[in-house]
Amino acid sequence: MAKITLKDISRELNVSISTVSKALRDSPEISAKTKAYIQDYAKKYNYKPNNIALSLKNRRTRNIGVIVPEIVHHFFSSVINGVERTAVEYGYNVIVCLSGESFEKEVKNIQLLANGSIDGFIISLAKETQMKEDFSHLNEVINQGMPVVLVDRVTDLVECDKVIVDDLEGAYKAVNYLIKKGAKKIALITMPDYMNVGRLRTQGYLNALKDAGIEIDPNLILKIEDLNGGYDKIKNLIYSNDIDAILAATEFFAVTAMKIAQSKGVKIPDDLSVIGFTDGIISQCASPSLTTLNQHSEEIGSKATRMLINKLDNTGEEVEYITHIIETTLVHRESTK
Amino acid sequence: MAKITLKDISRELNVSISTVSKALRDSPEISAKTKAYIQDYAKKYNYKPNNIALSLKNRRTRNIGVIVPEIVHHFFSSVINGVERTAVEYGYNVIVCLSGESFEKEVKNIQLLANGSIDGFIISLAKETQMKEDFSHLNEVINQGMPVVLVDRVTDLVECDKVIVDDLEGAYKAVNYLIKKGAKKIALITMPDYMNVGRLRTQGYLNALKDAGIEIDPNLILKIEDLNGGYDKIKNLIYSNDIDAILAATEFFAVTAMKIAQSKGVKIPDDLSVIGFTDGIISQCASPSLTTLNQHSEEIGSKATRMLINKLDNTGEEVEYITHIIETTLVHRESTK
DNA sequence: CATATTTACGCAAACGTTTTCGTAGATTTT
DNA sequence: AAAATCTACGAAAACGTTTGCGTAAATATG
Repeated sequence: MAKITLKDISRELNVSISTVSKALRDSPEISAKTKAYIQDYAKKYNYKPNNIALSLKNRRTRNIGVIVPEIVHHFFSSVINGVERTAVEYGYNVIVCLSGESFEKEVKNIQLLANGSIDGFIISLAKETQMKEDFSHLNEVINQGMPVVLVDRVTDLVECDKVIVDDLEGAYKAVNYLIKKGAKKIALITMPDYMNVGRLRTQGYLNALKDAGIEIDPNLILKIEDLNGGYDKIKNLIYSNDIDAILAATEFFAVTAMKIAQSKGVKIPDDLSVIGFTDGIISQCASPSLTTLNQHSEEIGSKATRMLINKLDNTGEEVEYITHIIETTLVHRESTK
Repeated sequence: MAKITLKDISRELNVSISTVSKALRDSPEISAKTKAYIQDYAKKYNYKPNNIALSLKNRRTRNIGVIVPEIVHHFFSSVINGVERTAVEYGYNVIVCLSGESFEKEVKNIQLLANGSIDGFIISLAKETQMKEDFSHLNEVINQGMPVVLVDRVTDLVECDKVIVDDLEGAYKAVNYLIKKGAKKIALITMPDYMNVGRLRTQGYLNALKDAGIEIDPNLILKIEDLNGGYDKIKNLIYSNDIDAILAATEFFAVTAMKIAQSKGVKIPDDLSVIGFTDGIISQCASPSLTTLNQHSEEIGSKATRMLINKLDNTGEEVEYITHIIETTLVHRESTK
């Protein structure tokens, strides 16, 4: 009933373990008759080699460790989706760990998985880690020779492969679009600067305004810590200023802003245009549906996986780290003119 | 630079491997002096035992295999969230595989992981598997002694622990509420009967109508295959019938229905009340926000994990399978009176 | 028919652990 | 001082594989 091993077969068939192993791997060392004999038996009892034993022997697990801050979040679950699909394509499994935005959990997860459980990492940094700017746990595993690919939430202080979204260009593109459609007072709802994605989106916003000769109003820039909150701050922004467009760094911020504006009687997109980052289900379900910057999150995961597996398959070569930049796409819906 | 092993330490310190192992596990067999000596060295070079070797030795991996149809989906990502949080609590890792609703992928994933990679499964069945009613792959691993917990998408044809939502009662409760608020023509947008969740929700709907003495109109019952589609069918339902309430089996169906109704000029909740299953972000972001049946998905994952680990820790005991039922909670928002 | 070659298999090491058992040498007991 | 007991360590097996090498027996060669 339980799983059968080479040893079981060898005992039952009165041959040596190595003969069984070779027969099952179709080695020319074994006679055709014996092979058939052993293979039949193995098939009958559904023999499958034990992955753990193979991992130990080969010193590779064919497991990829993925560490993300959250999973109940369109962007990250899409990234994982991309990772998983690509991983299975190459015969890898995916071990998912969540940091919950906590530095400590991120460190613990990495150290746990690094002890032989996986061959390489795909990581999106916790907020806390980005704030602390302590990346020693990452540099440690990299020094031990374990390949790491950072995605989206990255840092310059770790040298490794990276896949990032062109946040600056995306924000620039979005703001520029709003300006072209006649917006003059454009607000930005984003994340704190210590997060690279927040910083870059802010920069793109500023650049676009500057290039258009629009003066920057600091009151129109909102930096929110809690990615699922900020209701009061957004309400305050909308009620205290006479804005005609908003660029939001997440779809949640965008929808929150829309609902607040609507309850104030503002018509979207006539009186107010809204664009949000992340092209998720929220954007499609919102009323009006939300114009977004698609970050191609699944492709991010897929690309990161291919980069990681490339490193895993080509060990010993001179290491050269690549940062792959994924362009955003502006998806037009009802929240903009 | 690379990971250090017991053998490395033993060579460097001129003691045997077993002495090193014992010293690091603080065995009384080793003298205090030698222990300190070895422990210092191990700490200095950051020795950590290799998980794979431990797994092979102990014949347990401390990995849990999770197989779900999709991950970019509030319900399933929440379940995984619950699994992960509880798993780490007990020192387990989570290996996530996606079936993509495909029978073949589900079988492949299970067989792959079952060869030693994990200690037990948490599975939500693929649509295709439920349609085919072929569960031999599940019964096979269970027969091999591997604990399995089925969640949400379950079947009576497999004997194992299960965690399910009280879909029947939930649907009954929701419809009953709609009736109490004056609804007479209540539509149901659900999934095909071969899915246990679809079947049960339909049954709850029917029971509630029957108990209230309302005649059942088959035209008001819509069974949709594609969980992310059904636009045309829903549109047809809304335009061809004069309904005053809808119970939808997913929040996506609910929001789609709301948008179609709104574009027709119907006022929600005045002219039409809507309740959806799954209390996700979509429900909060919709306008009006959606009244839902919270399925406590994270708790489902957490409970399933505890049941699984309980089985893992108490092997050898007489097996007794439990089906744990999680009650839904009606969350009142703007889409109902 | 003696020698050389091939065939077909088994032995043993290795991957990195843990743990049981054996045993020199030190210490205690009578 | 001889015997008994500890102390502190090492050897080896085990988990389940793969694989290089050694080698009888079978076959081919001269």
